[in-house]
Amino acid sequence: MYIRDLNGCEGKEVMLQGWAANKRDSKGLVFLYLRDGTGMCQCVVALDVVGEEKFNAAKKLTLESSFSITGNVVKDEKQIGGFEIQATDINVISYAEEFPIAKKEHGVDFLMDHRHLWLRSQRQWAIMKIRNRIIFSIHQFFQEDGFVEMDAPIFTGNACEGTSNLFETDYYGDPAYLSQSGQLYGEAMAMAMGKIYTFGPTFRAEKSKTRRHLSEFWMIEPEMAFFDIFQNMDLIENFLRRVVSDVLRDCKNELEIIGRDISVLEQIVKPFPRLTYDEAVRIIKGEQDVNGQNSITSLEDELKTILARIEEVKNEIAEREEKIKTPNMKKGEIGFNQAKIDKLKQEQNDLEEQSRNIPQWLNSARNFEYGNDFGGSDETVITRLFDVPIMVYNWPHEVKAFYLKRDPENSRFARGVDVLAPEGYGEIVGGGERETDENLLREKITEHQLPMAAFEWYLDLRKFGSVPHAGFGLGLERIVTWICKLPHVRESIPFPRMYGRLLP
RNA sequence: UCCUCAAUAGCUCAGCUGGUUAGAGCGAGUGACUGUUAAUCACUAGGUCCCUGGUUCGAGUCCAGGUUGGGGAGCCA
Repeated sequence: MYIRDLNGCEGKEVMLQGWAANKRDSKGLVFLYLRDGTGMCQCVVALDVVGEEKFNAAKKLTLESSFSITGNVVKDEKQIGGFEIQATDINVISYAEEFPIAKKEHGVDFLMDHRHLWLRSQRQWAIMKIRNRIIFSIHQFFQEDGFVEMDAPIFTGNACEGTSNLFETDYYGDPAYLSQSGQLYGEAMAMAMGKIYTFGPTFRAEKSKTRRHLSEFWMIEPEMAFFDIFQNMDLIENFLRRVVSDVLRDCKNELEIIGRDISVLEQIVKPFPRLTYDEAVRIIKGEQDVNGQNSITSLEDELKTILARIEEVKNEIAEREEKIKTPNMKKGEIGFNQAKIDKLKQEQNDLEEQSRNIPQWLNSARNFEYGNDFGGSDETVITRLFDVPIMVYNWPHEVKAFYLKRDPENSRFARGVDVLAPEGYGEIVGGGERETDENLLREKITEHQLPMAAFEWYLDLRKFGSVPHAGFGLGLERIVTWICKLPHVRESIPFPRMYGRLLP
């Protein structure tokens, strides 16, 4: 029996097993919060029902101890899940040692060191459930549309987009690299199957310490024969809409647990604006407004708001610190205020960090040089102005990957498209139409100083029935992070691998 | 690689311009309380103030170098 299935069992006796997520006791009564992976349920163990031996066993339960419990299901609207178990029997499976993660704020480093235990907390549980729903949605979307899932190799002999950022391993005495992208293999497979998608791990040795980067992440790369960039954009739009609507429909509870404002996600039914690179640059530089909003002035306003909020927070901290000092204050009230102060201090730190970053972003937006690729801050600056993802296409070909098709109407541009998630998130999808001209590809490979020999097989695809084709790649963790509005990608994957972290 | 912020109890943080014996809350332990949802009460046990060197009569506090971590740039999904 699982907590998820309690609905309809009112008045019946059931047996549940799980872990103690929380406990409170008083004389003759123990309240246990049971967590079983499907939900949470409060169980009440009463001395006069279960007898002294069982009662003492329940009373001794520590946080995260495992136990099974038998009892009657009682409806209680006040409880999470709406039910309560009134125990008739309890059996302890294993007493837990003192659980390191307490019911309070913790620092990031501490939580990451205890990731294997942190995953049990409600918020992490909700995120992982949403991640699972997104993964399922991705497969459903492509499978229902006739795509064939393909597994690209993880050991590769060639670098797809340059040799930096690769993890090198020893492959029977020769260097091999961990895959950075399955795309080139996807193109080969698309020529065999028509429409394919890869779903696998990707490795980038980027010494990045930002909220957007992982060294190991999961990437989905569809590739479609006979698609141009515009059909590609249509597909991306339908795809993202599908994923978001599935999550909205099936993960209401999880979204509520993490406090996601779903009204923003509900906007995703609207069409995604499609901007050319030229337009996007004008918006970033503040030369063109969006819905009456200007990138530069709105960011300046944001900075002012943040600075004002810092003052507010400081005042509240001072107020509460003063309050704690008043004589005869109840111990519990002191603790409550202390917890509030800790939280406010955390907020103050975050705000101060932002207030240091925003001037740099403003500077970089004002001085954006036409022809460059967008940086992380440029993406933030432009996507703050939108409430749906935007698609930026037709990039200067110099800044994009070698395999992107040159725009037939203007050879300065390549037919790449980046999808930038709203609310300041930035890039979640990168893709485009592929170059079909073998000679142009050879030129580009030389230009990028890539070893031609490693790409001969890829160039073969242009010799044997070459067709227009397009595709895109999306980072699973970035989608999860955006949909959940997480402050950092590290919470979007069970065991993040990033610069400086390999354990647990 | 660069910029920037930080490191004090198991955890989250105080510790002012250097000055006796290092502070709080949470958590833990013991006891009291029959309906709690991080707000009951009392008591108890917890410290190599990240490391190395320097300045000083005196360093948790100041300086230099290092280590580790946070955020950002570059690079990217």
